Amino acid sequence: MNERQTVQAGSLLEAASLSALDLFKGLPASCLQAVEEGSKVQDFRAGHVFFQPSQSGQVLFLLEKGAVQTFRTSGRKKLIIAELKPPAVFGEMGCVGQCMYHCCAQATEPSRIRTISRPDLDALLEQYPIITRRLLDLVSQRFVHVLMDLDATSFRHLIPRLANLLLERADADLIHNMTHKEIAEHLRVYRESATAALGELKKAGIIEVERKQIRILHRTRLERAARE
Amino acid sequence: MNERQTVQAGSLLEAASLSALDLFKGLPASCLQAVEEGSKVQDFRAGHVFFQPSQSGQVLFLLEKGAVQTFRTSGRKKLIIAELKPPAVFGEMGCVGQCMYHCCAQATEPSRIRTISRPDLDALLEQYPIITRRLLDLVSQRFVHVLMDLDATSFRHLIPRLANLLLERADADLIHNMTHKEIAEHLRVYRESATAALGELKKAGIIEVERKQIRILHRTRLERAARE
DNA sequence: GAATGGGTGTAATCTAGCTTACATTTCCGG
DNA sequence: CCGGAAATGTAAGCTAGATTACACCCATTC
Repeated sequence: MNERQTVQAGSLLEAASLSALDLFKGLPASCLQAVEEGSKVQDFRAGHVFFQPSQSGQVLFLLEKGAVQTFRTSGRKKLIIAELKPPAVFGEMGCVGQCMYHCCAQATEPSRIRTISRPDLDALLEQYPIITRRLLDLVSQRFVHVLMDLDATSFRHLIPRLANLLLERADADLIHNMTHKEIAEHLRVYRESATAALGELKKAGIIEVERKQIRILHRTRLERAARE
Repeated sequence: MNERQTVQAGSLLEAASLSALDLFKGLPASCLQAVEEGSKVQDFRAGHVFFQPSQSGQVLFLLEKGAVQTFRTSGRKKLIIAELKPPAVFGEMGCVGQCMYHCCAQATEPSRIRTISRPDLDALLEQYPIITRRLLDLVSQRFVHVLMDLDATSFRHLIPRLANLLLERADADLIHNMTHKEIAEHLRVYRESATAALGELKKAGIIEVERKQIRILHRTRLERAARE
Protein backbone atom coordinates (compact mmCIF):
# COMPACT_ATOMS: atom_id res chain seq x y z
CA MET A 1 0.00 0.00 0.00
CA ASN A 2 2.65 2.56 -0.94
CA GLU A 3 0.32 4.28 -3.34
CA ARG A 4 -1.58 6.94 -1.52
CA GLN A 5 -2.90 9.25 -4.15
CA THR A 6 -4.70 12.27 -2.97
CA VAL A 7 -8.14 11.90 -4.46
CA GLN A 8 -9.15 15.14 -6.06
CA ALA A 9 -12.72 16.01 -5.59
CA GLY A 10 -14.56 16.78 -8.77
CA SER A 11 -16.93 15.11 -11.13
CA LEU A 12 -14.50 14.62 -13.95
CA LEU A 13 -12.34 12.31 -11.97
CA GLU A 14 -15.36 10.54 -10.63
CA ALA A 15 -16.73 10.05 -14.09
CA ALA A 16 -13.44 8.64 -15.23
CA SER A 17 -13.50 6.06 -12.46
CA LEU A 18 -17.04 5.16 -13.34
CA SER A 19 -16.23 4.55 -16.96
CA ALA A 20 -13.53 2.18 -15.81
CA LEU A 21 -16.24 -0.15 -14.60
CA ASP A 22 -17.09 -2.63 -17.30
CA LEU A 23 -20.69 -1.87 -16.69
CA PHE A 24 -20.37 1.69 -17.90
CA LYS A 25 -17.57 1.33 -20.39
CA GLY A 26 -18.04 3.39 -23.50
CA LEU A 27 -21.17 5.13 -22.32
CA PRO A 28 -21.67 8.85 -22.90
CA ALA A 29 -20.65 11.35 -20.29
CA SER A 30 -24.28 12.25 -19.72
CA CYS A 31 -24.92 8.74 -18.54
CA LEU A 32 -21.96 8.69 -16.20
CA GLN A 33 -23.09 11.98 -14.81
CA ALA A 34 -26.56 10.61 -14.24
CA VAL A 35 -25.09 7.67 -12.38
CA GLU A 36 -22.95 9.92 -10.32
CA GLU A 37 -25.82 12.16 -9.36
CA GLY A 38 -28.10 9.29 -8.54
CA SER A 39 -25.63 7.51 -6.31
CA LYS A 40 -23.57 8.03 -3.22
CA VAL A 41 -20.07 6.97 -2.32
CA GLN A 42 -18.91 5.60 1.00
CA ASP A 43 -15.57 4.49 2.36
CA PHE A 44 -15.38 1.50 4.66
CA ARG A 45 -12.53 0.23 6.77
CA ALA A 46 -11.28 -3.32 6.34
CA GLY A 47 -13.54 -5.76 8.13
CA HIS A 48 -16.63 -3.60 8.12
CA VAL A 49 -19.82 -5.47 7.30
CA PHE A 50 -21.69 -2.81 5.38
CA PHE A 51 -24.61 -4.88 4.28
CA GLN A 52 -26.71 -7.42 6.12
CA PRO A 53 -29.77 -9.37 5.06
CA SER A 54 -31.91 -7.49 7.55
CA GLN A 55 -31.46 -4.37 5.44
CA SER A 56 -34.08 -4.43 2.74
CA GLY A 57 -31.46 -3.03 0.45
CA GLN A 58 -32.92 -2.44 -2.95
CA VAL A 59 -29.61 -1.18 -4.17
CA LEU A 60 -26.77 -1.91 -6.52
CA PHE A 61 -23.22 -1.62 -5.26
CA LEU A 62 -20.22 -0.66 -7.33
CA LEU A 63 -16.87 -1.48 -5.83
CA GLU A 64 -14.49 1.29 -6.85
CA LYS A 65 -11.56 0.50 -4.61
CA GLY A 66 -10.59 -2.19 -2.13
CA ALA A 67 -12.08 -5.67 -1.87
CA VAL A 68 -15.38 -7.12 -0.81
CA GLN A 69 -16.67 -10.51 0.22
CA THR A 70 -20.29 -11.59 0.20
CA PHE A 71 -21.21 -14.48 2.41
CA ARG A 72 -23.74 -16.19 4.60
CA THR A 73 -23.21 -17.72 7.98
CA SER A 74 -24.83 -20.36 10.10
CA GLY A 75 -23.44 -21.22 13.48
CA ARG A 76 -19.72 -21.63 13.21
CA LYS A 77 -19.77 -22.06 9.47
CA LYS A 78 -19.48 -19.46 6.80
CA LEU A 79 -20.35 -19.72 3.14
CA ILE A 80 -18.47 -17.35 0.90
CA ILE A 81 -20.62 -16.49 -2.09
CA ALA A 82 -18.22 -14.23 -3.89
CA GLU A 83 -14.96 -12.38 -3.48
CA LEU A 84 -14.91 -9.18 -5.41
CA LYS A 85 -12.28 -6.77 -6.64
CA PRO A 86 -12.82 -3.52 -8.52
CA PRO A 87 -14.43 -3.05 -10.91
CA ALA A 88 -17.13 -5.23 -9.45
CA VAL A 89 -20.86 -4.84 -9.46
CA PHE A 90 -22.86 -6.64 -6.87
CA GLY A 91 -26.15 -6.70 -5.07
CA GLU A 92 -27.75 -7.15 -8.45
CA MET A 93 -29.35 -10.45 -7.57
CA GLY A 94 -31.19 -8.87 -4.69
CA CYS A 95 -31.92 -5.67 -6.46
CA VAL A 96 -32.84 -6.59 -9.94
CA GLY A 97 -34.48 -9.83 -8.95
CA GLN A 98 -36.91 -7.98 -6.70
CA CYS A 99 -35.94 -10.10 -3.78
CA MET A 100 -33.39 -10.29 -1.01
CA TYR A 101 -30.74 -12.88 -1.17
CA HIS A 102 -29.84 -12.99 2.49
CA CYS A 103 -26.15 -12.34 2.13
CA CYS A 104 -23.84 -10.20 4.15
CA ALA A 105 -21.25 -8.03 2.45
CA GLN A 106 -17.99 -7.14 4.10
CA ALA A 107 -15.08 -4.98 3.05
CA THR A 108 -12.00 -7.15 3.35
CA GLU A 109 -9.75 -4.20 2.58
CA PRO A 110 -10.34 -0.47 2.99
CA SER A 111 -12.88 0.09 0.27
CA ARG A 112 -14.79 2.75 -1.59
CA ILE A 113 -18.26 1.72 -2.60
CA ARG A 114 -20.85 3.48 -4.67
CA THR A 115 -24.50 2.80 -4.08
CA ILE A 116 -27.30 3.22 -6.59
CA SER A 117 -30.87 3.02 -5.39
CA ARG A 118 -33.47 0.88 -7.03
CA PRO A 119 -35.47 3.64 -8.73
CA ASP A 120 -32.33 5.30 -10.04
CA LEU A 121 -31.08 2.01 -11.39
CA ASP A 122 -34.41 1.27 -13.04
CA ALA A 123 -34.34 4.63 -14.76
CA LEU A 124 -30.80 3.99 -15.87
CA LEU A 125 -31.57 0.55 -17.28
CA GLU A 126 -34.53 1.99 -19.12
CA GLN A 127 -32.48 4.69 -20.70
CA TYR A 128 -29.34 2.68 -21.47
CA PRO A 129 -30.33 -0.86 -22.48
CA ILE A 130 -26.71 -1.82 -22.93
CA ILE A 131 -26.33 -1.69 -19.16
CA THR A 132 -29.21 -4.12 -18.78
CA ARG A 133 -27.51 -6.39 -21.23
CA ARG A 134 -24.22 -6.24 -19.36
CA LEU A 135 -25.95 -6.91 -16.08
CA LEU A 136 -27.68 -9.88 -17.65
CA ASP A 137 -24.36 -11.31 -18.76
CA LEU A 138 -22.93 -10.67 -15.32
CA VAL A 139 -25.74 -12.32 -13.41
CA SER A 140 -25.70 -15.22 -15.85
CA GLN A 141 -22.03 -15.81 -15.20
CA ARG A 142 -22.55 -15.75 -11.47
CA PHE A 143 -25.51 -18.05 -11.87
CA VAL A 144 -23.42 -20.63 -13.63
CA HIS A 145 -20.77 -20.35 -10.96
CA VAL A 146 -23.22 -20.92 -8.13
CA LEU A 147 -24.70 -23.81 -10.06
CA MET A 148 -21.30 -25.45 -10.29
CA ASP A 149 -20.83 -24.88 -6.61
CA LEU A 150 -24.15 -26.48 -5.80
CA ASP A 151 -23.25 -29.38 -8.01
CA ALA A 152 -19.87 -29.85 -6.33
CA THR A 153 -21.35 -29.63 -2.87
CA SER A 154 -23.93 -32.24 -3.70
CA PHE A 155 -21.84 -34.70 -5.60
CA ARG A 156 -18.25 -34.37 -4.65
CA HIS A 157 -16.09 -34.97 -1.66
CA LEU A 158 -13.84 -32.53 0.08
CA ILE A 159 -10.53 -33.42 -1.55
CA PRO A 160 -11.66 -32.93 -5.15
CA ARG A 161 -13.31 -29.67 -4.19
CA LEU A 162 -10.19 -28.51 -2.42
CA ALA A 163 -8.05 -29.49 -5.38
CA ASN A 164 -10.34 -27.49 -7.62
CA LEU A 165 -10.19 -24.45 -5.38
CA LEU A 166 -6.41 -24.56 -5.30
CA LEU A 167 -6.25 -24.77 -9.08
CA GLU A 168 -8.61 -21.83 -9.37
CA ARG A 169 -6.62 -19.74 -6.96
CA ALA A 170 -3.12 -20.67 -8.01
CA ASP A 171 -0.97 -17.95 -9.45
CA ALA A 172 1.95 -19.76 -11.07
CA ASP A 173 1.54 -22.79 -8.81
CA LEU A 174 1.42 -20.61 -5.74
CA ILE A 175 -1.54 -19.81 -3.51
CA HIS A 176 -0.74 -16.83 -1.40
CA ASN A 177 -2.28 -15.28 1.67
CA MET A 178 -4.91 -17.92 2.08
CA THR A 179 -5.40 -19.34 5.52
CA HIS A 180 -6.92 -22.72 6.21
CA LYS A 181 -9.83 -20.84 7.68
CA GLU A 182 -10.50 -19.04 4.42
CA ILE A 183 -10.19 -22.24 2.46
CA ALA A 184 -12.68 -23.85 4.81
CA GLU A 185 -15.10 -20.97 4.31
CA HIS A 186 -14.96 -21.41 0.57
CA LEU A 187 -15.59 -25.11 0.82
CA ARG A 188 -18.19 -24.72 3.56
CA VAL A 189 -16.48 -27.07 5.95
CA TYR A 190 -14.79 -26.80 9.32
CA ARG A 191 -11.29 -25.39 9.45
CA GLU A 192 -10.08 -28.68 10.87
CA SER A 193 -11.49 -30.59 7.91
CA ALA A 194 -9.72 -28.25 5.51
CA THR A 195 -6.43 -28.75 7.34
CA ALA A 196 -6.95 -32.49 7.18
CA ALA A 197 -7.64 -32.42 3.45
CA LEU A 198 -4.59 -30.24 2.83
CA GLY A 199 -2.63 -32.76 4.86
CA GLU A 200 -3.77 -35.52 2.53
CA LEU A 201 -2.59 -33.69 -0.56
CA LYS A 202 0.65 -32.84 1.18
CA LYS A 203 1.22 -36.43 2.23
CA ALA A 204 0.65 -37.50 -1.35
CA GLY A 205 3.41 -35.08 -2.39
CA ILE A 206 1.04 -33.04 -4.55
CA ILE A 207 1.34 -29.77 -2.65
CA GLU A 208 3.62 -28.11 -0.15
CA VAL A 209 1.96 -26.34 2.76
CA GLU A 210 3.46 -23.42 4.62
CA ARG A 211 2.01 -20.70 6.72
CA LYS A 212 -0.45 -18.75 4.54
CA GLN A 213 1.09 -20.24 1.46
CA ILE A 214 0.56 -23.34 -0.61
CA ARG A 215 2.71 -24.45 -3.50
CA ILE A 216 1.51 -26.84 -6.16
CA LEU A 217 4.23 -29.43 -6.79
CA HIS A 218 2.40 -31.60 -9.31
CA ARG A 219 -0.28 -29.74 -11.19
CA THR A 220 -1.21 -32.79 -13.24
CA ARG A 221 -1.83 -34.91 -10.19
CA LEU A 222 -3.76 -32.07 -8.58
CA GLU A 223 -5.93 -31.87 -11.66
CA ARG A 224 -6.49 -35.59 -11.45
CA ALA A 225 -7.44 -35.22 -7.78
CA ALA A 226 -9.90 -32.48 -8.72
CA ARG A 227 -11.63 -34.87 -11.12
CA GLU A 228 -12.06 -37.25 -8.18
CA MET B 1 -56.68 -32.88 -20.19
CA ASN B 2 -60.20 -32.73 -21.66
CA GLU B 3 -59.30 -29.70 -23.71
CA ARG B 4 -58.02 -30.87 -27.00
CA GLN B 5 -58.18 -27.92 -29.29
CA THR B 6 -57.28 -28.50 -32.84
CA VAL B 7 -54.27 -26.31 -33.38
CA GLN B 8 -54.79 -24.27 -36.49
CA ALA B 9 -51.68 -23.74 -38.45
CA GLY B 10 -50.92 -20.14 -39.21
CA SER B 11 -48.81 -17.39 -37.88
CA LEU B 12 -51.56 -15.52 -36.14
CA LEU B 13 -52.24 -18.32 -33.75
CA GLU B 14 -48.56 -18.86 -33.26
CA ALA B 15 -48.07 -15.23 -32.53
CA ALA B 16 -50.88 -15.38 -30.02
CA SER B 17 -49.21 -18.24 -28.22
CA LEU B 18 -45.94 -16.38 -28.20
CA SER B 19 -47.47 -13.31 -26.70
CA ALA B 20 -48.80 -15.51 -23.92
CA LEU B 21 -45.22 -15.97 -22.77
CA ASP B 22 -44.40 -13.38 -20.15
CA LEU B 23 -41.23 -12.71 -22.02
CA PHE B 24 -43.06 -11.35 -25.03
CA LYS B 25 -46.17 -9.95 -23.42
CA GLY B 26 -47.29 -6.68 -24.88
CA LEU B 27 -44.76 -6.62 -27.66
CA PRO B 28 -45.71 -5.57 -31.17
CA ALA B 29 -46.72 -8.14 -33.74
CA SER B 30 -43.60 -7.39 -35.73
CA CYS B 31 -41.51 -8.60 -32.84
CA LEU B 32 -43.51 -11.78 -32.39
CA GLN B 33 -43.19 -12.43 -36.06
CA ALA B 34 -39.44 -11.94 -35.89
CA VAL B 35 -39.25 -14.44 -33.05
CA GLU B 36 -41.36 -16.86 -34.95
CA GLU B 37 -39.25 -16.63 -38.05
CA GLY B 38 -36.02 -16.91 -36.17
CA SER B 39 -37.01 -19.98 -34.23
CA LYS B 40 -38.12 -23.52 -34.71
CA VAL B 41 -40.67 -25.62 -32.87
CA GLN B 42 -40.30 -29.23 -31.86
CA ASP B 43 -42.52 -31.72 -30.11
CA PHE B 44 -41.06 -34.20 -27.69
CA ARG B 45 -42.57 -37.23 -26.07
CA ALA B 46 -42.62 -37.55 -22.30
CA GLY B 47 -39.29 -38.70 -21.00
CA HIS B 48 -37.23 -37.48 -23.89
CA VAL B 49 -33.97 -35.83 -22.92
CA PHE B 50 -33.74 -33.17 -25.61
CA PHE B 51 -30.74 -31.35 -24.31
CA GLN B 52 -27.47 -32.60 -22.86
CA PRO B 53 -24.39 -30.76 -21.71
CA SER B 54 -22.38 -32.22 -24.56
CA GLN B 55 -24.42 -30.13 -26.95
CA SER B 56 -22.80 -26.75 -27.11
CA GLY B 57 -26.27 -25.32 -27.30
CA GLN B 58 -26.14 -21.60 -27.62
CA VAL B 59 -29.89 -21.44 -27.61
CA LEU B 60 -32.87 -20.24 -25.69
CA PHE B 61 -35.80 -22.57 -25.15
CA LEU B 62 -39.41 -21.54 -24.80
CA LEU B 63 -41.72 -24.12 -23.35
CA GLU B 64 -45.06 -23.71 -25.05
CA LYS B 65 -46.79 -26.87 -23.91
CA GLY B 66 -46.04 -29.72 -21.56
CA ALA B 67 -43.48 -29.77 -18.76
CA VAL B 68 -39.73 -29.82 -18.54
CA GLN B 69 -37.15 -30.63 -15.96
CA THR B 70 -33.54 -29.51 -15.97
CA PHE B 71 -31.10 -31.54 -13.94
CA ARG B 72 -27.65 -32.90 -13.47
CA THR B 73 -26.63 -36.38 -12.53
CA SER B 74 -23.70 -38.08 -10.94
CA GLY B 75 -23.66 -41.78 -10.37
CA ARG B 76 -26.97 -42.81 -8.86
CA LYS B 77 -27.86 -39.33 -7.77
CA LYS B 78 -29.74 -36.66 -9.60
CA LEU B 79 -29.92 -32.97 -8.89
CA ILE B 80 -33.04 -31.27 -10.17
CA ILE B 81 -32.25 -27.68 -11.02
CA ALA B 82 -35.67 -26.58 -12.13
CA GLU B 83 -39.11 -27.89 -13.00
CA LEU B 84 -40.78 -25.83 -15.63
CA LYS B 85 -44.30 -25.34 -16.90
CA PRO B 86 -45.45 -23.12 -19.78
CA PRO B 87 -44.84 -20.28 -20.24
CA ALA B 88 -41.28 -20.96 -19.22
CA VAL B 89 -38.05 -19.70 -20.67
CA PHE B 90 -34.89 -21.62 -20.03
CA GLY B 91 -31.43 -22.22 -21.24
CA GLU B 92 -30.78 -18.58 -20.61
CA MET B 93 -28.03 -19.22 -18.12
CA GLY B 94 -26.06 -21.11 -20.67
CA CYS B 95 -26.98 -18.96 -23.55
CA VAL B 96 -26.84 -15.46 -22.31
CA GLY B 97 -24.00 -16.14 -19.96
CA GLN B 98 -21.82 -17.26 -22.85
CA CYS B 99 -21.16 -20.50 -21.14
CA MET B 100 -22.61 -23.95 -20.74
CA TYR B 101 -24.17 -24.88 -17.51
CA HIS B 102 -23.85 -28.63 -17.81
CA CYS B 103 -27.49 -29.45 -17.31
CA CYS B 104 -29.69 -31.93 -19.05
CA ALA B 105 -33.22 -31.00 -20.02
CA GLN B 106 -35.97 -33.57 -20.21
CA ALA B 107 -39.60 -33.35 -21.22
CA THR B 108 -41.56 -34.84 -18.35
CA GLU B 109 -44.79 -34.60 -20.32
CA PRO B 110 -45.38 -34.49 -24.05
CA SER B 111 -44.07 -31.03 -24.82
CA ARG B 112 -43.78 -28.42 -27.50
CA ILE B 113 -40.60 -26.43 -27.37
CA ARG B 114 -39.47 -23.44 -29.36
CA THR B 115 -35.78 -22.87 -29.89
CA ILE B 116 -34.13 -19.54 -30.63
CA SER B 117 -30.52 -19.51 -31.69
CA ARG B 118 -27.94 -17.31 -30.12
CA PRO B 119 -27.55 -14.82 -32.96
CA ASP B 120 -31.29 -14.46 -33.36
CA LEU B 121 -31.68 -13.91 -29.66
CA ASP B 122 -28.93 -11.33 -29.60
CA ALA B 123 -30.59 -9.42 -32.40
CA LEU B 124 -33.89 -9.62 -30.57
CA LEU B 125 -32.43 -8.34 -27.32
CA GLU B 126 -30.78 -5.51 -29.15
CA GLN B 127 -33.97 -4.46 -30.80
CA TYR B 128 -36.33 -4.96 -27.87
CA PRO B 129 -34.57 -4.01 -24.66
CA ILE B 130 -37.63 -4.87 -22.61
CA ILE B 131 -36.93 -8.53 -23.34
CA THR B 132 -33.43 -8.14 -21.97
CA ARG B 133 -34.89 -6.60 -18.88
CA ARG B 134 -37.37 -9.43 -18.43
CA LEU B 135 -34.64 -12.01 -18.92
CA LEU B 136 -32.56 -10.22 -16.32
CA ASP B 137 -35.38 -10.40 -13.81
CA LEU B 138 -35.90 -14.05 -14.64
CA VAL B 139 -32.28 -15.05 -14.27
CA SER B 140 -32.04 -13.03 -11.08
CA GLN B 141 -34.95 -14.91 -9.60
CA ARG B 142 -33.44 -18.25 -10.51
CA PHE B 143 -30.14 -17.09 -9.13
CA VAL B 144 -31.65 -16.35 -5.76
CA HIS B 145 -33.35 -19.71 -5.76
CA VAL B 146 -30.15 -21.60 -6.45
CA LEU B 147 -28.41 -19.54 -3.81
CA MET B 148 -31.00 -20.60 -1.24
CA ASP B 149 -30.53 -24.15 -2.34
CA LEU B 150 -26.79 -23.97 -1.93
CA ASP B 151 -27.27 -22.45 1.46
CA ALA B 152 -29.66 -25.18 2.55
CA THR B 153 -27.41 -27.93 1.25
CA SER B 154 -24.46 -26.51 3.12
CA PHE B 155 -26.06 -25.65 6.41
CA ARG B 156 -29.15 -27.72 6.96
CA HIS B 157 -30.02 -31.30 7.55
CA LEU B 158 -32.35 -33.45 5.58
CA ILE B 159 -35.50 -33.09 7.65
CA PRO B 160 -35.65 -29.28 7.58
CA ARG B 161 -34.99 -29.32 3.86
CA LEU B 162 -37.68 -31.92 3.33
CA ALA B 163 -40.12 -29.92 5.44
CA ASN B 164 -39.35 -26.89 3.34
CA LEU B 165 -39.85 -28.75 0.10
CA LEU B 166 -43.20 -30.08 1.26
CA LEU B 167 -44.35 -26.59 2.25
CA GLU B 168 -43.28 -25.25 -1.14
CA ARG B 169 -45.08 -27.97 -3.00
CA ALA B 170 -48.22 -28.23 -0.92
CA ASP B 171 -51.48 -27.33 -2.59
CA ALA B 172 -53.94 -26.94 0.26
CA ASP B 173 -51.95 -29.20 2.55
CA LEU B 174 -51.68 -31.84 -0.14
CA ILE B 175 -48.67 -32.89 -2.15
CA HIS B 176 -49.76 -34.85 -5.15
CA ASN B 177 -48.02 -37.08 -7.64
CA MET B 178 -44.68 -36.87 -5.97
CA THR B 179 -42.80 -40.08 -5.44
CA HIS B 180 -40.11 -40.58 -2.85
CA LYS B 181 -37.70 -40.81 -5.73
CA GLU B 182 -38.63 -37.37 -6.98
CA ILE B 183 -38.39 -35.92 -3.50
CA ALA B 184 -34.95 -37.45 -3.15
CA GLU B 185 -33.88 -35.92 -6.46
CA HIS B 186 -34.92 -32.49 -5.29
CA LEU B 187 -33.06 -32.87 -2.04
CA ARG B 188 -30.06 -34.53 -3.71
CA VAL B 189 -30.14 -37.56 -1.46
CA TYR B 190 -30.77 -41.25 -1.89
CA ARG B 191 -34.34 -42.40 -2.23
CA GLU B 192 -33.93 -44.44 0.92
CA SER B 193 -32.88 -41.38 2.87
CA ALA B 194 -35.94 -39.50 1.66
CA THR B 195 -38.20 -42.36 2.70
CA ALA B 196 -36.55 -42.37 6.11
CA ALA B 197 -37.01 -38.63 6.56
CA LEU B 198 -40.65 -38.86 5.50
CA GLY B 199 -41.00 -41.64 8.03
CA GLU B 200 -39.72 -39.35 10.77
CA LEU B 201 -42.26 -36.66 9.98
CA LYS B 202 -44.97 -39.29 9.77
CA LYS B 203 -44.00 -40.80 13.10
CA ALA B 204 -44.16 -37.34 14.63
CA GLY B 205 -47.72 -37.04 13.34
CA ILE B 206 -46.88 -34.04 11.20
CA ILE B 207 -47.70 -35.59 7.85
CA GLU B 208 -49.60 -38.53 6.42
CA VAL B 209 -47.88 -40.57 3.73
CA GLU B 210 -49.70 -42.52 1.06
CA ARG B 211 -48.67 -43.74 -2.31
CA LYS B 212 -47.73 -40.69 -4.41
CA GLN B 213 -49.49 -38.45 -1.98
CA ILE B 214 -48.57 -36.64 1.19
CA ARG B 215 -50.95 -34.73 3.41
CA ILE B 216 -49.82 -32.08 5.84
CA LEU B 217 -51.57 -32.64 9.14
CA HIS B 218 -49.92 -29.88 11.15
CA ARG B 219 -48.67 -27.05 9.02
CA THR B 220 -47.39 -25.11 12.02
CA ARG B 221 -45.26 -27.96 13.22
CA LEU B 222 -44.01 -28.59 9.70
CA GLU B 223 -42.99 -24.95 9.48
CA ARG B 224 -41.20 -25.33 12.76
CA ALA B 225 -39.44 -28.43 11.46
CA ALA B 226 -38.40 -26.47 8.37
CA ARG B 227 -36.74 -23.87 10.57
CA GLU B 228 -34.71 -26.68 12.10
C1' DG C 1 10.56 -9.54 25.61
C1' DA C 2 6.03 -10.81 27.37
C1' DA C 3 1.65 -11.10 26.10
C1' DT C 4 -1.93 -11.74 23.05
C1' DG C 5 -4.15 -13.60 19.27
C1' DG C 6 -4.29 -15.55 14.99
C1' DG C 7 -2.76 -19.63 12.30
C1' DT C 8 -1.76 -24.50 12.37
C1' DG C 9 -1.39 -29.59 13.68
C1' DT C 10 -3.66 -33.49 15.58
C1' DA C 11 -6.52 -36.74 17.71
C1' DA C 12 -10.83 -38.88 19.66
C1' DT C 13 -15.65 -39.29 19.32
C1' DC C 14 -20.05 -38.92 17.03
C1' DT C 15 -23.61 -38.90 13.51
C1' DA C 16 -26.16 -38.00 9.36
C1' DG C 17 -26.64 -39.73 5.40
C1' DC C 18 -24.47 -43.13 2.04
C1' DT C 19 -24.62 -47.55 0.28
C1' DT C 20 -26.08 -52.17 -0.32
C1' DA C 21 -29.46 -55.55 -0.16
C1' DC C 22 -33.66 -57.18 -0.04
C1' DA C 23 -39.04 -57.81 0.70
C1' DT C 24 -43.44 -56.09 -0.27
C1' DT C 25 -46.99 -53.60 -2.47
C1' DT C 26 -49.26 -51.25 -6.23
C1' DC C 27 -49.97 -50.20 -10.82
C1' DC C 28 -50.41 -50.89 -15.69
C1' DG C 29 -50.18 -53.06 -20.08
C1' DG C 30 -50.75 -57.32 -22.68
C1' DC D 1 -55.55 -62.35 -15.01
C1' DC D 2 -50.59 -62.29 -15.22
C1' DG D 3 -45.92 -60.47 -15.27
C1' DG D 4 -42.93 -56.90 -14.91
C1' DA D 5 -41.89 -52.41 -13.52
C1' DA D 6 -42.39 -48.76 -10.44
C1' DA D 7 -43.14 -47.33 -5.62
C1' DT D 8 -42.37 -48.20 -0.97
C1' DG D 9 -40.54 -50.22 3.48
C1' DT D 10 -36.72 -51.66 6.20
C1' DA D 11 -32.42 -52.66 8.05
C1' DA D 12 -27.40 -53.38 8.63
C1' DG D 13 -22.82 -51.66 8.06
C1' DC D 14 -19.76 -47.78 6.58
C1' DT D 15 -17.61 -43.36 5.99
C1' DA D 16 -16.89 -38.54 5.40
C1' DG D 17 -16.94 -34.87 7.78
C1' DA D 18 -18.82 -32.57 12.09
C1' DT D 19 -17.68 -31.46 16.57
C1' DT D 20 -14.86 -30.94 20.58
C1' DA D 21 -10.59 -30.33 22.72
C1' DC D 22 -6.02 -29.17 22.99
C1' DA D 23 -0.93 -28.01 22.04
C1' DC D 24 2.09 -25.43 19.57
C1' DC D 25 3.92 -21.85 16.55
C1' DC D 26 4.52 -17.33 14.80
C1' DA D 27 3.74 -12.37 14.41
C1' DT D 28 2.45 -8.11 16.29
C1' DT D 29 1.88 -4.99 19.88
C1' DC D 30 2.54 -2.94 24.25
